[in-house]
Amino acid sequence: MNTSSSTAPGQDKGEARRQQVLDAATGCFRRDGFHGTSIAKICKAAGMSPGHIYHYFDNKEAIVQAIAKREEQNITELARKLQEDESGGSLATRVARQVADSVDRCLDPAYLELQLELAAEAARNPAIRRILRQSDKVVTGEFMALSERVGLPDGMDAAEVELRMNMISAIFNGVMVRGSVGADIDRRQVSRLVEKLVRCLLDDAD
Amino acid sequence: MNTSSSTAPGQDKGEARRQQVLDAATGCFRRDGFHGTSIAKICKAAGMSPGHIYHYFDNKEAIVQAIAKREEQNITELARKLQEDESGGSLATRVARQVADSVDRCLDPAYLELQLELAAEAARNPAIRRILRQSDKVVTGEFMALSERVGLPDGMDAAEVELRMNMISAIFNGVMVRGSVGADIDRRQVSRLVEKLVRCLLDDAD
Amino acid sequence: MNTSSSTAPGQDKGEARRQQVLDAATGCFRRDGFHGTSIAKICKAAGMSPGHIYHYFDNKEAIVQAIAKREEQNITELARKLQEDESGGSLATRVARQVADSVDRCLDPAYLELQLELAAEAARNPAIRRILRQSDKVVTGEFMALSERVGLPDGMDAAEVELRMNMISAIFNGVMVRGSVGADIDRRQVSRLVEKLVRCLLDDAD
Amino acid sequence: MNTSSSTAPGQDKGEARRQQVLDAATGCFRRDGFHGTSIAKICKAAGMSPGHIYHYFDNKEAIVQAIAKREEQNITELARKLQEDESGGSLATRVARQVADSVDRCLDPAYLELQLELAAEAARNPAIRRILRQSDKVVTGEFMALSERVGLPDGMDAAEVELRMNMISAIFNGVMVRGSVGADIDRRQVSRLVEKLVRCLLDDAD
DNA sequence: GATGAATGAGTTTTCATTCAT
DNA sequence: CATGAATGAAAACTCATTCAT
Repeated sequence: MNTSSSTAPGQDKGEARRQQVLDAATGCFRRDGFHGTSIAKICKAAGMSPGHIYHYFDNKEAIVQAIAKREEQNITELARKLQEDESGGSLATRVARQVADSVDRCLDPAYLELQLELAAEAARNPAIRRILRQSDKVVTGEFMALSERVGLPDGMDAAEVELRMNMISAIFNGVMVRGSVGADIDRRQVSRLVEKLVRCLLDDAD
Repeated sequence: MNTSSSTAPGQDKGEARRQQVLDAATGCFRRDGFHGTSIAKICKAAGMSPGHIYHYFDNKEAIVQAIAKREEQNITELARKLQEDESGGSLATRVARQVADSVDRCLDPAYLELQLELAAEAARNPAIRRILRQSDKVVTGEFMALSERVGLPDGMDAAEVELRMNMISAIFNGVMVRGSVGADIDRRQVSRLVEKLVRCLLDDAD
Repeated sequence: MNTSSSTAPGQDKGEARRQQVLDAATGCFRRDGFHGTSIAKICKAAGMSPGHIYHYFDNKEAIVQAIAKREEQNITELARKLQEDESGGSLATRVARQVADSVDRCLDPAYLELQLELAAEAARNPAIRRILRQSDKVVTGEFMALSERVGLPDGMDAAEVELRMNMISAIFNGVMVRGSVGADIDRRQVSRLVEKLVRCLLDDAD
Repeated sequence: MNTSSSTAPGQDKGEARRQQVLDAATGCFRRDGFHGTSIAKICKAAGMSPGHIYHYFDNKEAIVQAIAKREEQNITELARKLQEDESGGSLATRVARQVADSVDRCLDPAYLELQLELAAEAARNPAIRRILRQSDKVVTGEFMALSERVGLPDGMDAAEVELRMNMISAIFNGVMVRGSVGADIDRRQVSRLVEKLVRCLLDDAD
């Protein structure tokens, strides 16, 4: 993973430490939320002293922001998977192929708890909102690049495709919320309906 | 001093005080989240001493729960509006008729901020989760009652309709999340697409 | 006890209320100590509102003092029992006859908990100390009156008898402390030894 | 780094801090009792911030318990003094030799105030009761060891000696209580009588 | 006499953050 | 780089007491 250990030995170790903190904090935030997680808990989870953590992060907020940024990469990775999918087909077909996996992810507590925490935080914390919006833009960009590569659906212009892509994002977000509130959710049934909606949005121009 | 005391002299005043606390707390929670809101803030907002607030609520959690319960009434009201709609039409038509209003509501910061806070809390607070699920059940019940009254869509049984209703709920939830993160959202366009999805789910059995 | 109920109707009711508070408070103090007992608890136990309790007592301290005073009567009653004992015998014999009962009382949690609480409070609260000393004086007075009536033990003057009486009190107090700390205490064995000590103190002048 | 750290570098300082808190708290408890002493008072007395005190003790109760445990060492020291007394003599003689010192100690306000507070607390706080009982067991053990070494008094078995030892403890406890309540106590006279009682208990088998 | 709503200072405890080592 | 002792403001909650009714 780290080929340049000889060139920048200290920086790499520092980065590793940062990630160590972020990993620990992510786990804590998941379990207890941002406000339910004290620096002390993160210290224990990361096996690091508070003083040392403050060497890498200005304050708790900075840790939250770093985690929000890291999630971005997570999401763009998904977009890239879509790009790299070589099985071919129309835009609708390609997106539909990812639905089951994405639904699974949206219903995974470990994912959903952090995402909801972030969304709620974004609703009132401008810094977090800005970060999440940036992620959003990146993802939308990837999607639009894909749609241009495989061809816009019949009868839609780029703006319309973007709107519909956003609606698809919304649907996944909605599945996530239901995952937190809903009791017994049948993943297969949800995937089936989401797939249907994706086709409806991307195959049917009117 | 009090002409309407005939019904319930002291109890009414007590209930009014409770609502006063709940109103104040709702505002605070919206702005700062549950965990960012101290009892002291609520006191100031409600113009009431901490001791007095604790006279009406056992603890902070009880305030959160009371607010979650109050939201239920908010939501079931919507379901009832659907039931009372006398303009007729199929299930899809009736639901579609409410879409614009519902989208508006989902994008209203005052609504969305609290709902996201509740959803995030539900992800790790079982008591809140239980309350939200209860609301959910009530709403689903209303919807199913309506669908039986106006007739199930062709080719679907009650279970399938329930699944699709839940998906519609998810879509609204998703719109809400986008509302918190997304920058510039065109309500009209969103409504148009949601309406399309509603018709797709309730008119098209396959 | 109260023959003039017709002359002072309100005062009697007031006195009854006072006793009602004192009874309730005694129970609470026993269970939770003075400082672990809130006025609210006493209110609930007495079935009376805080405002009303403050009508009868200036403050919490006044309740504690009233209870301390009431205990005095409890103790002097014992002294009187000793006075009224018509079975005859020397001072030692008469006192020894009460030992078993007194030991039982000292080991009764309901008695001991309150007494220890009072003793601890007396150690730092001068008002309580004064009250307890007053009780002490009364009891000592009764004892001395008795000893003069039945005759001082051979070879002792009044001062010496008083010293020894105080030592007997100390022994009972000590049994009480052991009752609070000690695990398994055999009342019969304790009574036997206390009786022996009483005889040693009152029969043996050297 | 630290030349005097040869034995235990940071641990010693930590232990010193703990003792500093315990010393400060002991003073406060003596003056105001456990429940009349706030953490804030202890902070001021110890010259330490609340956060720091909680670094060493989980909560206020833990401080009380630590003090109760520390008293044990105080008491067992006395028992050991008895063991180490090389002046010889029977059990009664040896114990009698310590009476004056012990009475002095029991009448020392600094000692008595804390002991009574502990006894009162033990009456309703099981954790404290357990600690005090443990101290008791240790002391009894020392006494019994001594009595076996110097020989059981004529006509008594070990069980009887133990009972009488407990009674002697009770007498000292009783002196302590009188010390808190009683006004003018003549230490010399008290010692004389206690000595007489000790001889009565340990020299006279019947 | 009697209630209980109302207060606000006080309680224990937590926590983000700093700093000497 | 790394520690963890130390801080002090703020959190949730309690409670003796008052007062309008």
